This record gives sequence, C-alpha cells and structure tokens, in this order.
Amino acid sequence: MSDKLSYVAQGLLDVVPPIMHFIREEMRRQSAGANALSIPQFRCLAFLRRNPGAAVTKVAVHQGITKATASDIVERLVQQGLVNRQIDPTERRRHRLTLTPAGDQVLDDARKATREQVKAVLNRLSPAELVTLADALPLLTSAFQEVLPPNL
Amino acid sequence: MSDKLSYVAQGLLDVVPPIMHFIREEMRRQSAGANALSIPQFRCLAFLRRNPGAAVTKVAVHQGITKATASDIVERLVQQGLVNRQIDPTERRRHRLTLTPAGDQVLDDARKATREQVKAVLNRLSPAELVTLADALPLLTSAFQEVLPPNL
DNA sequence: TATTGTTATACTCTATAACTATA
DNA sequence: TATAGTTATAGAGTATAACAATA
Repeated sequence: MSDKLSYVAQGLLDVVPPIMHFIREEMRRQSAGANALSIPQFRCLAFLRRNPGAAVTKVAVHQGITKATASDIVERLVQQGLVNRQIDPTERRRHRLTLTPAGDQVLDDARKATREQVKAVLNRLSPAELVTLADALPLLTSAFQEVLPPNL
Repeated sequence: MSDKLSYVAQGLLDVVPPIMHFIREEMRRQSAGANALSIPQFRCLAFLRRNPGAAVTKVAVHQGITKATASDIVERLVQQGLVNRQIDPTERRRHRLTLTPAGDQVLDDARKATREQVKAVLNRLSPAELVTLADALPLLTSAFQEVLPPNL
C-alpha cells in the first residue's frame, strides 16, 4: 500500500518539474519579445478571465502567494496594458481587476500556442495511452484541489 | 482524435503549475531556514549524485538552462558546502562537481520530506485511482523524455 | 579559433516587514 | 483595530553579452 503511494509520489516529483520547465520554455519562446508572459502572469490572466473584477488579494490567494507578490505581478500586467485596475467604488480599499481586450487576446494566443506544443509532445502516445492520461489528470486535480487554492 | 489530444494537453497545462507550486512550497517549508533548497538546486544535487564529477555545462544541459545560470546555481551550492568544485586536471577549463557528505544528506532529507507531503495528498485517492496514476506517470515521462534533457 | 566557465547587467518571482488609505 | 494594497528590501532563477583561461 505505502509502496504504491511512495512510487506514485516519487514519480510525480520526477516528472512534474521537467514538464513545468517545458511549459515555461514554450511560453517564453512563443510569446517572446513584446508580449512575453511568465507562468504567474499567465495564471493571473486566466484567473481574471474567470473572475472579472477580482481584487488583488483574490489573485494572491488563488496563486498561493503573498499580497505583495500579487501586487507586483498585477502591476506589471497593468503596465503592459493587459489588465485594467480600478478602485472599487463601494469599497475604496479594494481594486477591481479585469482583462483588457489586449490581455484577452494575449492570453488566448499564449494558451493556444502552448497547448499546440504540448499536443505535439503527447502525439507520441497511442490512443489507449491518451485515455489513461485522460483518466489520470482529473485524479491529480481532485487530489490536490483541497490542498491548493481554488480555481485552478 | 485531436479533441482528446487537446483535452489532455489542456489538462496538463491546468494541473501541472499548481502541483509544481505545491512541491516548491513544501520544499521551502521543509528545509526552511538553514538548508533551504530551491527546485533548481534540488535538481542539481540529484543530477550530481547520479553523475558525480559532472561539469557545469552538463548541469546546464540537464536543466535546460544556460551556462551562466548553472554557474550561479552551482556557486550557491558550493557556498553552502553542499557541492565540491575542483578543476579537472586533465582538462583545466572544466570543473569536476561532486556532492559533499552534507550535500548528500540534505538531498536525502529534502527528497524524503517532500515525498511524504505528496504522499499525504495522494492518500486521498483510492487504490484503484492510484493504479491509474501509476500507469499514467510513466507515459508522461516517455512522452516528454525526448523533448527534455536526459536524466530526469 | 573553439570551448569552459565566470562576471556584468537586467528582469521576474518570491518573501517579510513597514507603510498608507480605508473601513 | 482590522483590512486592502503598495513600497522597501533582499535573494534566487533566468537570459544575453562580454570576458578570461584553456585547448
């Protein structure tokens, strides 16, 4: 029992960092130059698309980072013209964050390009193997979702 | 066909970053303070354990980073007393990198502690679900191994 | 000339602590 | 007092470019 658990755990620790590295590289290459997006920026944009008008603290909780870090990330996105930041009239301490049209576009492009690269890699697998993966990924999501911030 | 591929690719893009974040957080918490290890440092130590005497360029290629970055990472590990760096007598441009006993110990501790945390998360899954994961992880490894540097 | 490694410079992510403004 | 957000400071990872030493 504990053996299988250990095996899977170690497997995750072995395979996740390199895949993460691959994703990061692809996002850097794809959106190289002008509209380069980092992973945290990407996740921030994706979060804001799903939660328009969210505040900085919400972004921080979602990413599992501090308010200070979230504030920095948002600041850079605002400077790049990808995020709109307005004071909430009903709670003037709070900011309402939304995607600009440019932010929406950049997010779409980055997401699409990166997904194509990942697809090219996964294309090496057989249909049956893809099914196994398709079954496994939701399990990871459900296992980690209670430990991680909501709205992956 | 392409639908399943897209689904799995997007699933990976959704689930990998948060898991990576979890791993990073745990490694930071576990080895907090004195012997704190970052993921790149961790991977560097693990690589040097498997490839004692490797040169800086080998580390760079393995991690998919530049020589400059690898040099920085190694430098910090040397300063922490975790890695030994000696000029290769037969090729004086090259450095022979090895783990110190302390580096070996720290690597073991970090690996063990982080794996325990991941196990605790995976413990939410049923035995059957664990089997699915155990089947899936090697598929990811094989799919990405040709795109990524060797010796994950 | 080509290769190994370091240094210089710059940017992003990250944290903690201190701060401002608002409630 | 408590909360939302920013700023200050510091350290790590990352890249490119320039460099020194060696081959």
